[in-house]
Amino acid sequence: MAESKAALVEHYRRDTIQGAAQRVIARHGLAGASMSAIAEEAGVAKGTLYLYFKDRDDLLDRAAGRIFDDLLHRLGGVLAGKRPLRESLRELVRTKLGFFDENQEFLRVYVALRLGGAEEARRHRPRYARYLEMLTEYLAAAARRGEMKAFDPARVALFFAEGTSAILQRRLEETGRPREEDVQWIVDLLLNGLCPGRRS
Amino acid sequence: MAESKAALVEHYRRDTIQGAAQRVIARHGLAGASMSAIAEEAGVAKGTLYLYFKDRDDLLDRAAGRIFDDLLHRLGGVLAGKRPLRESLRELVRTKLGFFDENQEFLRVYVALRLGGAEEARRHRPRYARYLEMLTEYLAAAARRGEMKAFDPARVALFFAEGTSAILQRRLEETGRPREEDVQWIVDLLLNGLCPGRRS
Amino acid sequence: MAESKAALVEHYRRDTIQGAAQRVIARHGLAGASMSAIAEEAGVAKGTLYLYFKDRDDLLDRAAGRIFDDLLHRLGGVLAGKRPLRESLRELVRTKLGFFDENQEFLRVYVALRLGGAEEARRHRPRYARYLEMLTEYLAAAARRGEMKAFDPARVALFFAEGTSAILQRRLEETGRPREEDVQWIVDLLLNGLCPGRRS
Amino acid sequence: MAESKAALVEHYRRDTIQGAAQRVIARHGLAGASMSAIAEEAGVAKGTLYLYFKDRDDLLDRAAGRIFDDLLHRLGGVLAGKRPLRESLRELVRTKLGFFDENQEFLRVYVALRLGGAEEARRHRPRYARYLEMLTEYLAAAARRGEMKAFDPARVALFFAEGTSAILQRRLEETGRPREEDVQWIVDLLLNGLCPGRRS
DNA sequence: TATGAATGAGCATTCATTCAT
DNA sequence: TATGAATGAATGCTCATTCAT
Repeated sequence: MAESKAALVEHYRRDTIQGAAQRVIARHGLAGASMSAIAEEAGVAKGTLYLYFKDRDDLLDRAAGRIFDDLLHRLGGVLAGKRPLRESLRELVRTKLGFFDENQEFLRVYVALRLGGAEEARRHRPRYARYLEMLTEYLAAAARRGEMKAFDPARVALFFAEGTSAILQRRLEETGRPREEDVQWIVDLLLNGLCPGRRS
Repeated sequence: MAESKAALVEHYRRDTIQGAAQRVIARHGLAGASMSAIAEEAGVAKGTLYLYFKDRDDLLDRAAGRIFDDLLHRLGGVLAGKRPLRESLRELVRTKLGFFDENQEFLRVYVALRLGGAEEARRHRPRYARYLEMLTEYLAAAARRGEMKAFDPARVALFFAEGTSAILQRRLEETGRPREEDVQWIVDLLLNGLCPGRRS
Repeated sequence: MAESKAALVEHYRRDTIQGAAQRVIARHGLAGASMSAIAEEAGVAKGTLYLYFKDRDDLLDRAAGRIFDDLLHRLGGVLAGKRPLRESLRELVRTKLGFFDENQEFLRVYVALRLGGAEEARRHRPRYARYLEMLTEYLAAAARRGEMKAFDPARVALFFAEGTSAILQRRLEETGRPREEDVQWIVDLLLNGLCPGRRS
Repeated sequence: MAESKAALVEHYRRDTIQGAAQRVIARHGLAGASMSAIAEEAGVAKGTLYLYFKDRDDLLDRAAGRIFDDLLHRLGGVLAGKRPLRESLRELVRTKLGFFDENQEFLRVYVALRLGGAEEARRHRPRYARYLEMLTEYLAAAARRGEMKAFDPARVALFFAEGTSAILQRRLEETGRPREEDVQWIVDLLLNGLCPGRRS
């Protein structure tokens, strides 16, 4: 149990530092997140960072990854629901928008990542890819159920994910925009398209 | 005409350097594009860069800007055609995909820019914003003509632009994917949505 | 007292670096004093300089300022003595000459400053001006007491200060010249002039 | 005679460039006088400078030297007059002050030199030394004639020269100060000292 | 002879990383 | 375990100098 206590402390420290890193990334972007700033934000010495993380890349990677993991977990839950396409999509968009509306700071991290330097972006591709895979699989199933046309589900997933993220990011610059409004038109657009004369 | 020759050389040099800058940006991202690396890539001395560009910002801006300007010009031409929505969208996607299929290196720069560090991204936002404005205006007109539902055209423009860019980027990793195929489903998705039972 | 130890080390480091800076200034002049050279002279890395001084200006200012401040303090003490003109002048010259005889390295810095680049010189003018003001004020008082002719005291102060500094500088190139000898003739020249037939 | 013509052109060019250098030195100080600026001021290309001068040091040296040579020549003329001490000193100060009052730009060069970086200053010492030697010799003669007390003439010369130059420099910052006024008090101070009750 | 584009060593400054305490 | 002073490689930029024209 002494082990366990030490592990707990270790875990707590890592958490503290990752949180600090996220806030610094949110404020200054990935490239601008210096180890000094993170250490100060975490209230520890610069050297301490290297006790818990191999180097700057490692720390930033893990800090950035947490956000993806969390989001992924929630979205995975939605997709696992196996509900009809319209419901699932609606819930998916609602969850994604809600996730960031709840915590704008997280959105800034997410955006910093989406927009992060080419190098960093590449490193997080796997995580993002997993999300796309889940979405793709769901869409494929929907297509098999006849709820969706025979589009390439991987491509639709990508188109949808990026389009939604763009809206997400736009919402960051506005304030007070009702979330449900965006949920509605995105789903409507996706399901019925721009052409008039189709029921939502 | 002696003037003209000097001007030609000057233009050629600027081009060489901007090209080198684009390649470095493509490889290392905007933030990682150092003057040393660009000079080496261009096969000139560091100091030479400053004969043709005021400073790093200037060089990167112009190198990055070229791609936007060119693309913008082409897309602007399509939108100015005032053709029906379906035709315009099809041509728009076709032009955008074609633009980058023709020159994959440019796509890499474009992606590096879309994903560029927060700071740099901000600088190019105006250029991107202009594109979105043009697209927004076109969609608004289409809505007035009754060709499009009463979605917020600015939001649809953003969703469409980013969704398409994502596909663009994906195409970079594949090879030999027929362009027209992507053009078709994107337009179909956009106009008619995912739900089956609608004519394309 | 743990505090005190850190402060002591800090103070020692600053001192070491300022000393190194003074030696480099003495050798290469203000304009020629590069941070690299100072770091090497101080036996620390370049980066270390920036732990103790904001930037080059800050370091050079403080290194240069020390010498003025010290000298000023001593000369101020002499002038505050309010003794008769002859005594004060004698003590003034004696102090000034003594100050530099004691520490020739300081003299070299002082000279480098007097001869410093236009820009740098300007920065230290205020300090030098304060010294001249003190001297001017003293001479004005002497004039009011009838101990001095109605010369413009500011001009006499300047003439005297620069003339003396020139002698100072000359002494640097000689060795073993008795200080008192220079003190005597300078004061005699100043009080009674070159013309013979006047008592010293 | 073809030779002579070439030599004339050569001489003219050197002159043009030296003049330009003097003006740039006057404006930006010795350290701030860049080859680019001098070339532009002279209306020639940078490369041309190197046809007439070995390097930057050479050009700056010679440009700076001219001013000394000119002044020296004039002061030498005064001292060669072999007039009584009072007259000679008066004329000396008058000439020196006049020389610079006539051409303030020259004064700025002179000051830039007096205050020039340690390295540059050292290089002009010989020229300055020659002036001091002339003055010293004159004072020694005056002493032998009984017109001056037995001060070390070299030291008096130095003290006098630097004191006067300081006044010179101060005059640069004022305007409209009558020259003769400064001539009078300097000579009076030098000959009769500060103590009251002595005839001027 | 004259040019000025090109060079690259040098500068001040920053910051990820190390290590003696 | 935690510290933070110290490091030095790397950055953007300047400018004296060279050399093909």
